[in-house]
Amino acid sequence: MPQIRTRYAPSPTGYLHMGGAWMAFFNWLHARNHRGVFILRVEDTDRTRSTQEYEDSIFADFGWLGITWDEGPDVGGPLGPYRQTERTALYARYAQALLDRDAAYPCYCTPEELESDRARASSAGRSHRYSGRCRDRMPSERTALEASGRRPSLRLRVTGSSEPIVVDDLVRGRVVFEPEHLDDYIIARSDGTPLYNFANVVDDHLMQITHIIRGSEHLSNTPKQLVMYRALGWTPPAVAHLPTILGADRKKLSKRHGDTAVRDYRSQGFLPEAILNFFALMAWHPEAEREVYALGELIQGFRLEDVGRSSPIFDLDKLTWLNGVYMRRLVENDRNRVVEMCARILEREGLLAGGMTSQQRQYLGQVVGVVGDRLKTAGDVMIYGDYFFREPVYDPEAASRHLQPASAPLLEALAAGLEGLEPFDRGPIEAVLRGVCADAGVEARALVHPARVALTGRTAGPGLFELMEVLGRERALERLRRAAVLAAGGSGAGAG
RNA sequence: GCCCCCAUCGUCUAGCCGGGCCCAGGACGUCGGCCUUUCAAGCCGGUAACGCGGGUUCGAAUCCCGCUGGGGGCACCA
Repeated sequence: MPQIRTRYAPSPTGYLHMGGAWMAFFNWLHARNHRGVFILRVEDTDRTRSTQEYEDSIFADFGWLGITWDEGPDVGGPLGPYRQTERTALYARYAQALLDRDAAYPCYCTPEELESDRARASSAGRSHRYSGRCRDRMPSERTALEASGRRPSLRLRVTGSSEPIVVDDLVRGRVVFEPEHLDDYIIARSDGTPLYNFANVVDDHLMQITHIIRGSEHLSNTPKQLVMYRALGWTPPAVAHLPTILGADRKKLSKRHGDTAVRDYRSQGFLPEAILNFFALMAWHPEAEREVYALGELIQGFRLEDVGRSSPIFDLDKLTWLNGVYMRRLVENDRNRVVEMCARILEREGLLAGGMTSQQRQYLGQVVGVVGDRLKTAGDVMIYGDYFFREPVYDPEAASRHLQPASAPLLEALAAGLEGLEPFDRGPIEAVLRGVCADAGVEARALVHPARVALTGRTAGPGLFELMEVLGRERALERLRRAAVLAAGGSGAGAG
């Protein structure tokens, strides 16, 4: 069996989004599973929408995800170039070959004429297919039209056959298309640049792609492309059309669905390994009763024919949960990585200057030590740990409930008890607090809750004693005393 | 309008090919409980689905047909 070669071919017309990354991932898995080659090809023939910035960002996002390619515009390879705008001579050669064997012909219709054809067909309730106006022009007509200044586009001769076109799809099975629903489609613009259905076929063949794995939105392109392979005398690769990932509104996932760009997930503090694991759960599911897989297991277990046919809806809740699973592991096994991720979030929020000192790094490490196991994403550090880096922002409800006059003396007493405490560690701190409560004849919770609000502004968070230890005596005392004043003043209203 | 695809809990899915082990399993979410200084985590428990109608069969989530619903495509975009 020849080496398996797959590809993902993005257009640099936007940031990499989750749907595209998912599709690329399955191509990548298939190649890796077979110890084959995964190729990244840039389809930038639409020069009005393609930019270098987007191309760079796509590479960067794949790099972050850990989806690596063996051949591509940046790493090169034996069958390049891998950027379509650098392959124009190739397309020209095969366009000429098609012309030479009369499998393609020049079309002099203008976009305006075609548009009005379509409009007419549509208003008459008919399906619009190309009229075939230029299909059988005499050479003399062509010369005349060119003389009048018209630059022709190129159409592939598709109509004429009555044979059904059969697509044997690896995930969908056999799909049959009747030729009367196809028409002669344009393969090159009048400026000579190739269109998707042409460039794609040429590239896939020349790059020796063995498996085309793409979204089901391309299924209807497949018969057209098969006609092209036949016209060129080429053997088409195997094809597999995967379902399309849908947004919550059940429409194809796209930029309209808010955060769909891979880089948005990155900046929110998601982990690439969690995202990849999550990807494997959409339209696939390696084992029936298991959710968490190491990447190597996914590679080893991937089988194209096990991929589902119906379109999954992107479930952010589940991704978030899975990310939390990975985050908790990381807190145990690779805390520095969590520290780095949180640092980036805090920098962005202006709570931490870039280029941490080793002291800051150590402090952040302690913070992660106490809040880490409740971070589902690194972004959650703003929910559970912002007060380590700024004065607490009192939640009005929390303040009015817990900073009442009755708690003022308790907070005062706690502060006093903590004043000369050595060492300022969670154990001794707890002892002091319990002592204060015992002296006052109240339950610990009567002071724990007010103290938490005083120190963090919130009712939820890490254990009070470890939190204080990390926060340090100075700030703890200061916050406790300020809150005591606030509490004594009444309802706690106006706190903040 | 035409062509094509799809159809199991709210969501991701297992089961379907090779009918019985499925009055349908797991996970997320959600609800309740335990634990607990709060929240999270963890543990225990609950909720919730084979779209509808016909067949075939002793027996259908699984096979066949129709319907309905959803999605995609029908560019000198990819």
